[in-house]
Amino acid sequence: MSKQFDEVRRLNFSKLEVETLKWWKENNIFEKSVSTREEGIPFTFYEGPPTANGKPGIHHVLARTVKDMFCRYKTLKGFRVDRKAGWDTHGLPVEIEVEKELDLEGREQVEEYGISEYNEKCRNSVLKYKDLWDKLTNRMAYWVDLDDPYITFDNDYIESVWWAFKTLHEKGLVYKGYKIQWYSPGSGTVLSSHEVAQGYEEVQDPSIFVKFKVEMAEDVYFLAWTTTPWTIISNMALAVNPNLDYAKIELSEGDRTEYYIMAKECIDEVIDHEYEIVEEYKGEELVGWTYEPVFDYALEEYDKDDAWKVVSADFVTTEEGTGVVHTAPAFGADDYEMGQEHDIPMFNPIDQDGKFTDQVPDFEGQWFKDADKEISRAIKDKYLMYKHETYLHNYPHDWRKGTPLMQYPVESWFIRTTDVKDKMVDFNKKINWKPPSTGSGRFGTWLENNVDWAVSRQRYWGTPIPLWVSDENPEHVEVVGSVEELKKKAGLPDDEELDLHRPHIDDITWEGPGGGTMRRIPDLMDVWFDSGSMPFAQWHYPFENKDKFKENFPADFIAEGVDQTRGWFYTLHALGTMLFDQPAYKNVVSNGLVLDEDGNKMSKSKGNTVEPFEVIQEYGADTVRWYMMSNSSPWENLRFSEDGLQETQRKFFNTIVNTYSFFAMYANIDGFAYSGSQIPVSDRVEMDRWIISRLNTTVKLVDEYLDDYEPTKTARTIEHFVDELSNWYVRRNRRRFWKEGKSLDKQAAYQTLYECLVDLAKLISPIAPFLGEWLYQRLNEVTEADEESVHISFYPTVEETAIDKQLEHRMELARHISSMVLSLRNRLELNVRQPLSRIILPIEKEEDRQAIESVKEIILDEVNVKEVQFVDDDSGIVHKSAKPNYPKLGSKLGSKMKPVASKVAELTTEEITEYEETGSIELDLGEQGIVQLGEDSLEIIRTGLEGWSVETEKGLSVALDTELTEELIQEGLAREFVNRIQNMRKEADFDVEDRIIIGFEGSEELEEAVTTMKDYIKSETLAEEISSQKLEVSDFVKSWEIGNSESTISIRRNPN
RNA sequence: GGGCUUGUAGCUCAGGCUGGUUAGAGCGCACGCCUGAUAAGCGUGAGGUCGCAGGUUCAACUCCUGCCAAGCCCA
Repeated sequence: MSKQFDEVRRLNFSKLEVETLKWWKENNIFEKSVSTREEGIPFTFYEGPPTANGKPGIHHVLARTVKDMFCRYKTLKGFRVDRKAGWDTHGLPVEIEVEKELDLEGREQVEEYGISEYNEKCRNSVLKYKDLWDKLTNRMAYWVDLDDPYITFDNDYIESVWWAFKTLHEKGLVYKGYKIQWYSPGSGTVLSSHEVAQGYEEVQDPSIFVKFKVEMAEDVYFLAWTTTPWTIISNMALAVNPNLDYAKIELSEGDRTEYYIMAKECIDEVIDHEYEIVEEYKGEELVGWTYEPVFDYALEEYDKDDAWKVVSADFVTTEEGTGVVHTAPAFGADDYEMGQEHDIPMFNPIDQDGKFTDQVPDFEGQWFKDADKEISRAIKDKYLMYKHETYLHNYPHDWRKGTPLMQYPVESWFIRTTDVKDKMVDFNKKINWKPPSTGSGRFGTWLENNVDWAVSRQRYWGTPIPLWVSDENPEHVEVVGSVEELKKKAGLPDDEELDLHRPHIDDITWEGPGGGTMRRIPDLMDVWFDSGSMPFAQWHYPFENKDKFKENFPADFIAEGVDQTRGWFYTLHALGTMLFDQPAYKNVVSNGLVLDEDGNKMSKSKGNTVEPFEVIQEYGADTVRWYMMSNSSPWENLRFSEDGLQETQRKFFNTIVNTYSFFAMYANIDGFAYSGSQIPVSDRVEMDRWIISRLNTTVKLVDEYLDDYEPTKTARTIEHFVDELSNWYVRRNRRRFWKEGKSLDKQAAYQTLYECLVDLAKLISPIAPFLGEWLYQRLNEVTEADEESVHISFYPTVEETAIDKQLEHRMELARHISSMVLSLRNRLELNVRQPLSRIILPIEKEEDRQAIESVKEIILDEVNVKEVQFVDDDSGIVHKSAKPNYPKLGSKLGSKMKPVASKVAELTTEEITEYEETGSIELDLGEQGIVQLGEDSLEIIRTGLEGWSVETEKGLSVALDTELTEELIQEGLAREFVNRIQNMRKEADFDVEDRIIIGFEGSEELEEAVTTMKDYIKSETLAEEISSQKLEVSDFVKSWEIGNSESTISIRRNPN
């Protein structure tokens, strides 16, 4: 006897998964899935490194499912998919955690604590939850090589990053400049945007309108607005929008007359006095005008010619202020940029503590914010204040100290990405973005508006910038590109072990060329530089693995959250472009957020987070994975709901399991093990050919969708197939499986279902690796026809010849007609056990008739009707109605479309028949004349049938003959009888194969029916004998109502 | 404030690029059916001013403009 298929009722998915994990591990399936593809073409995937100092959340399951499924798919397609895990270990978030832990506030305290110890804490903290992450990775079946991950704090990694930095420097892309940042003079530190965002408070600030006297003109002023009077001291320019309308207005008070220039639109809002417009300008006409500085402190440092002129800026609007914008390059990011653009210097008389320096003797020592009042007074005293109000707005403050922040110029190192902007834009067009809008929109616009990359950070835990400067001659800079180079420069022994982090690296110095000492600048690299370097740094390129890198650059595929657009996606792209003159990846999937059931963002404070381990434990990882992929595209936000998980499990997973168990049960009875030769598909029945066609269509579609990185279309296409397989193919074919004997037809049925199930296992395996494996194993362990695991098997090949679109269409027709008949039965309260004589279809076209003819048996069986009858139009019972062919007629008829439509709706059956015969018809529209319609103008629908119950849908009508003959009634009764017996067999717990003997007492009518239908009943119920009296010895007796009378049935199991 | 995305049935989502006249599916709900897949399965029905307001057009869920709401990134 051959091996038996494992018969299961219900699966405990979670338990199954844990067992599968064990089996994978024991048999090295992951390793084999790569090693068996040794000769295959590499498919390169880059893992965006997570930071392991926070716990993994449910959104990571989403992101990793996307990553995993495409890697598994490509493996099935024969590619070799190496996947190295990675850890992002540097950066501010790590430091913030450690500061919290150590209860440190600000730089001073950190330095007091000691950078060495502090960084040691960071190093230990950063992989705090690594075990938990590894556990999740493993449990959810995300296959990456966890044994050999890249870690950004490793010396090797850092060395590669240094190499990159040096290369950029050699290409002339590195320079020093200023970056205007939110700075807290209260704690003496630059704040990250995250910290800034935490400190917004509503405050009342001064709002002043200052007059800037135009040079070489009497009593003419530009009027500008600011809420930070202290920055007026550093005013170096005024900005106007070249496209706006400006006006010079005249104001008189007493004997004094003044002229103000401002945007026309702002005048009424700002000016409280009577005025008169005396001249108008376009903004561009004002550009280049010069004016007198309000304060002359800056003149100590700069010539009058260097600044104090009107410049043009597109961002100037008339929504606030005057349309003339006060510009202080030292204290605003826009201002600084404008200064750069127009070569206007900045004047920064404020020290790191937020106090005025001796560059401004009158306010020296004053806290910048406190100086607002006195500076305003000084402006007033100069008669340069038009008006002074207050203004309520949100202004950022130090989130710890509560002191106001200021925009402050910080010395920074930049990478001139603007030099390669065009190339980056160009390369971006070669990348396949999912969704495309993120690539063209969010990422594309970001590239178009590219500014140089400020890579330096004034922090402690990160990759030190390998840049040494001479303390004698700051112009002399040396960039170090490797450890070896560093040792050589500093005269260190070759075998000395170095820690490349601060503070150790800062101790390494050497003598500069013209005397002086070369010291490292204290700055660290932006952590994004770290992660963007992973394509080469993960291989310690170029110091090792040159081939490995070349083979794996660029990536075929990456996937991360959409929030990485300006993060990882960008730095990979920028570094790829600058270092290797190539885009760093070819396909990128950006996934959205995981929200809670109500569409709110998940956050710890709201308490609406979903614990990934819990849901996986409860529903199984596959369920979570499948649900996430099928519910909505990963780039949409996902509303995570447990109901959705349940539905996925019930609707999809259980259906698959059920279909398999159905197969297993009968295959075991018949000893089917696919040992015989394959029956050619063309020799199988219509139903088999149909599902095989559907299978191949599905395989083809899924292949296309996966190739196009469309997880949701993939999942839904498979779901649709599973529904068809279970709810149509299996349901309609059950009889073929339990029929006695071992006919060829039965073999064909087994083979067909087996083939569908094996391919299905492969199709689902990228998304549901466990269930795919389970199904595959259950089948393959009996037939032993394929590889050891589904994950090292190969994706099904499409048999184009097996795809028969006509057949698929016919079957759809069959399902459609069946559905209409069932709807009729439902309405007429004629249950399906009662056979009816015929359905009537008003179909004229011969090819349509033939199509239905070929699926006739399926329809008749499904709806329990004896015959299909087609009726001709001339039968006199067919009603027709017509609908205009809108797309064709609309463009021709234009405004006559509407009256034509209503005329067409009124056409009689006769008129339509005439049109069908002649191919043309005239419609009288009255005043609008007569319209002639030619062929293809109307769509004809055969609707009603005189005297019958009719159902019409999608242009198809069906009538049902409800007349009952004696024969039909008897057959109905027999069916009722069979139904009762089957229920009793089950209730008595008989085995499916048990033979029985039936005895019954009932009405004469029933007796007659049973006698007539004896053979039918016997074969349906596996009865050896039926007698119209109670059995003397029986296993089970029960009374029923059959038809309208009472009947008592007894059954007994026959020992043979 | 800017860029981008989203808004269709009670819920989760298709459709929309290329406008065409009963706007689809699943879940849930109601009713019914089936029963040798049975702690499954099938059918039918109710349920929608396609976010709002204009515009283009013979015709708009679809195209255009504006607005509202939610979200992400940035300022």
